[in-house]
Amino acid sequence: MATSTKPSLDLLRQLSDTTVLTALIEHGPSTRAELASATGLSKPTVTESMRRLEAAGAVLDTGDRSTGRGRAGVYYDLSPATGLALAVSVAPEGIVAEALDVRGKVLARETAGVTRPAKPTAVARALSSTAKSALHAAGADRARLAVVSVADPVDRHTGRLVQLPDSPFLVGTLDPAGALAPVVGGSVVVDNDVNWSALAERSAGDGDLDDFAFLHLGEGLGCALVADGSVVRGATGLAGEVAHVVVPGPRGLAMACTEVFERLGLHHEGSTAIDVAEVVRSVTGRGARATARLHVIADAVAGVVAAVVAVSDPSVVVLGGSWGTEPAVLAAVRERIDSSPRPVPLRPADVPDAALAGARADAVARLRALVTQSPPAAETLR
Amino acid sequence: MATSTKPSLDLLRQLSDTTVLTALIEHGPSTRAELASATGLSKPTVTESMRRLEAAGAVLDTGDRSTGRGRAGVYYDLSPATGLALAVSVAPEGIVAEALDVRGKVLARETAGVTRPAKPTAVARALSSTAKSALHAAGADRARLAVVSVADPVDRHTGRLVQLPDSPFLVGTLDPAGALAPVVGGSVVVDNDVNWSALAERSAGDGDLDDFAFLHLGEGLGCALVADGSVVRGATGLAGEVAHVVVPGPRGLAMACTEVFERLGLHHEGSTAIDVAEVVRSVTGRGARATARLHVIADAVAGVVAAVVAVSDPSVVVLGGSWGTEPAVLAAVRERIDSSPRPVPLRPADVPDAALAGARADAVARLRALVTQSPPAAETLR
DNA sequence: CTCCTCTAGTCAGGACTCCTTACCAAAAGA
DNA sequence: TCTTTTGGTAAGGAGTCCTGACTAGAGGAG
Repeated sequence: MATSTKPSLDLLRQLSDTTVLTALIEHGPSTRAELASATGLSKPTVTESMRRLEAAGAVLDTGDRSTGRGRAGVYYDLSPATGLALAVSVAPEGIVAEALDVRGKVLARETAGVTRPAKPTAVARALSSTAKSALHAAGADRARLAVVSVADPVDRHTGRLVQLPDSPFLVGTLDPAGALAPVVGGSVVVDNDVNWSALAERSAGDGDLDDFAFLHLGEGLGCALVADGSVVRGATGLAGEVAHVVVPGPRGLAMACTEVFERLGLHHEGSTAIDVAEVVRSVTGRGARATARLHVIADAVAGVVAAVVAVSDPSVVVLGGSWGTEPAVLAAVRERIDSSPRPVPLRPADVPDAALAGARADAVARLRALVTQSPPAAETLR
Repeated sequence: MATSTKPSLDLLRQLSDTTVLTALIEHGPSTRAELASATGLSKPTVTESMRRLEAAGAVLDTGDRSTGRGRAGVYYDLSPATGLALAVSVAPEGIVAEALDVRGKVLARETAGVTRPAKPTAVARALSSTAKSALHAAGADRARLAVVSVADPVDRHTGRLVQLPDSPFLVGTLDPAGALAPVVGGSVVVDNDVNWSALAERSAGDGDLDDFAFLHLGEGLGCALVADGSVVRGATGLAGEVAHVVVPGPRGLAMACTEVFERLGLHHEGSTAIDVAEVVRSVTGRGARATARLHVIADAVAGVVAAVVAVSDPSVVVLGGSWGTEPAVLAAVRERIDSSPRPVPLRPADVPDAALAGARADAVARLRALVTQSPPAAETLR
């Protein structure tokens, strides 16, 4: 049973404050009268709450006195002490850091490249400095929290990267929380880019996307499962690491999915990273050999989809990643899935920069929760 | 964003009532003074709340005046209007219905057999009458809600059974909610026995069982996934229907798991139900042929485990079902899993009557929520 | 048997929160 | 300038919780 909050007048007052503050965040700069009608509270109650919030330093009089008809109201807005959140993406294409305010506005955005092979120390340095300049550009020293997307598996308890045999991108382990500690006052949330992408697809959807799977086909194979609206991360955070799922390979033999690509010679030299350019060439080619390859690849991908469907029963499987949205791949996989015992709709991903978008949404949501739930002045910037 | 509860004195009063009522449920018959110290509220506040609850018919003076030293207190307890919950299990072994009070006490228990093949109309009749007699034996006409465990896949939206090619138990579809409607006033929750079993294993565990899988090996193959403490049901409720997962079969060929059993001749005549007795004979036998069979079976089961591990990353896989707890099976599967790319701990299930236990726990939890959250008198028995 | 101790329950007063109603202040339009 | 419209404040009321003091009743010690 959850900790039953003991009823008291204190609790009631706190609830009023968070209600008013939430309305202010959603509504933008507002007068007391606007907040009263937005929250359903009475004007005197809102006035009392605003008095407390202003004393605590959470809100400010903007000085704005613009008006329609009638008396000009005093417009209040969040004070700068509300703080910022940081959303960061670490991928083979580079590092992107965004400074966000509590309304989700991107105040600043900085990027940096990474050289391959990516060494953890170099990445950590780049991560730290990119985040720092994004914050500076937004006029702040520190963020109150950060949400990080990385293109590798993440241990959900430590937040560090996990070194699997087929993690193609980073060599060695990286601790994003440690790298960001100097510029982040609060918590640092780290997760896999595929999981964030899935969440971005979910929010872009029609709202009925509560149970689905997102299959990422890029240099690596990854899958995110969304169950009842939230991402399934698993005991250690390795849910959806489907590279070793057993699929029907050439001549009907059972083999791990990666092995199929190995046998087709689609791996980069001496690595388990998939050669994306070569895959794209294969699946778009015309000759008999290209067609045969497409068949083998589609069998492998369909095998992964079938395993995911059997285990998690998604309403739809979204294909993303650098070659997951190739029409030829999609069509070939769909053909197999349609004639399987458990057909499932397939569709291509359609959110650009999905990983960062997902991380951004989560960062904003967390910052909001922090601002509205916690007593505003108790832990401002220091 | 969730619907923010508007703060008001009404809300505060309601919160007091549910706090007091929750304490009364957990603590058993109590005096006002005991409730005050249990909830942290003051004595006058508890008195006020009890006055409301008694007026609403939710609680009663028991008449008990037992005492230690000092003045004898008035002991209050829940009134009979609190109502009962029903937990029902529908399995090949028979139907079991239990009438439960809000504290989880089993007030009555009735059983009935089912004949094979199980026809939906006959099962529905037996279900209804068994539930009715359990309620009668507990002295009630109707239950406020029911939780049903069935040994077949369940559509999570309709609550009806789903007819899959390999549902071994029931023929045709069954609607437990319809069958129980005459004896249940409120909602009827229906789910797969494997899911309930998993929840039962979870509550029997050390409390750190938040992400694990339960693999049921019986006449059918089924799997339950628990992610972050709750069961993953999937879009339609078919998550964990792993009969068609592709596994390495004889001679390394990729095939669906059921097909392995088919080829070994372990299915009942003209059905896809596994012949459990024959499986047990196979895995406990001594000869070379028995050993070979054990190997093939273990490969298939290990293949399913590997797929589940890849997709959902459980902290442990619990093996249950009529032949899942066989030591020979466990040992052979464990040997394969230990040398796989993603080893995972395996252990046998150890909750007896797990499906019913899980349904029972959920029924009690739901009844509690109903009693404490909703205004007590608004929807009592009628 | 009487008095003392201990506990249950009630009463009175105070503090606080939210609400309704009324009133004042200020700005736009007639 | 007057009217209308809207923002903000003040006063009073209702309701909730709390503290502290008081009464009621039962068991035990002397």
